[in-house]
Amino acid sequence: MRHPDLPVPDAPAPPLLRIQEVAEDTGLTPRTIRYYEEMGLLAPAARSGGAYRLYDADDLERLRFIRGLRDDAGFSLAEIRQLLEDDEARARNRERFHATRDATERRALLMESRERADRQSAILRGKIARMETMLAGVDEHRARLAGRLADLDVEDAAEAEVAR
Amino acid sequence: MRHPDLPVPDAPAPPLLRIQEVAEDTGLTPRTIRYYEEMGLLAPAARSGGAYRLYDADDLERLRFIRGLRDDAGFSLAEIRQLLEDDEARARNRERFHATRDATERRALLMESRERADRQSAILRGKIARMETMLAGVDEHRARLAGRLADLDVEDAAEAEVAR
DNA sequence: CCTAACGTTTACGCGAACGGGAAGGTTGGG
DNA sequence: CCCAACCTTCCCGTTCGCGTAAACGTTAGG
Repeated sequence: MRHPDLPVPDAPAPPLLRIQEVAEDTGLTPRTIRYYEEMGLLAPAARSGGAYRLYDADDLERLRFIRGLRDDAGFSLAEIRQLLEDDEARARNRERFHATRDATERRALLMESRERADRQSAILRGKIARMETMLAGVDEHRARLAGRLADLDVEDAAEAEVAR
Repeated sequence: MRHPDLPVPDAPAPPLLRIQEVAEDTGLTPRTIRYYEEMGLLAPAARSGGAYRLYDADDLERLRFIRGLRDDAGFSLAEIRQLLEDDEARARNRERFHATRDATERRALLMESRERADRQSAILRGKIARMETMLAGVDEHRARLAGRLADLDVEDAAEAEVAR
């Protein structure tokens, strides 16, 4: 049986990074990170005495995910927010999860989270499928070119035959 | 042996469409189509007496391809132009292709075209690969959720055991 | 020939996604 | 305590990808 969440006596406080560090680690700019916060995509884990933004490892992961959705998948920030609002709901649910001992409610919350993850997965799969359709078109085009190249060889051979 | 490019006496002139028709067929707007022309993405097949833009079937295919690159792959118009400039070079080469009877040059032009198609294919494959990496991350997350759900069942069983 | 429907160019406008600078507060080493 | 480096908010500027309206030309039917 497990011993969940027993904090180790001197758990090394997870290092909190300032915005410039985060920018370099994620390949974004400080301006962009603040803009994403303004757009409701992420909130920094903490503030230093009400001033500097401080980010933890989860924030970095989240920012890298956002960047992937933006650069690789080509989603708009609005679409990304839709996808991430689900995650925020999950975070809120997590608090409720730890606040209750009712197993039935716990299971319900977890299953809700899994359904959200399912939806995210389905959206990505759909986009990948459409891209593969496009790729198939391009590859078909390649095949036609290869075919014409083959025809050309045949014609050459035939003409060589006639000339003989 | 084949009889290439002997024009049938009364080949039914391929119907040329005006911009509104094209817009409806492709799911774009006339404004967008003109904008794409302005950006150098495509030129209409013809003009009616120096006025109306007239499009042929190839233009429609090209526009649908552009739309796919934009919506499905999330490419910017600048990136799309890069991909299509290759196609335009292909079109120019095609004229040269029909202008020469030299088999060696013909083969060289065809192979050049195939290389361009190869590059397009590679770019799409690369983007798909990155998206699949993201998808794997999401699915792994789903798996963790499923695992916690299983743990929860185990804990429930254990507590039930203790209470007995 | 007239006209309604459709097209043309030109130009200004707009939301998204930041860039960049001004003016001032925070942090940390010497 | 001081100062350089970093951060804050506020705000204006820019590029992309079109939307929209004005003013004018083209086409096709009656």
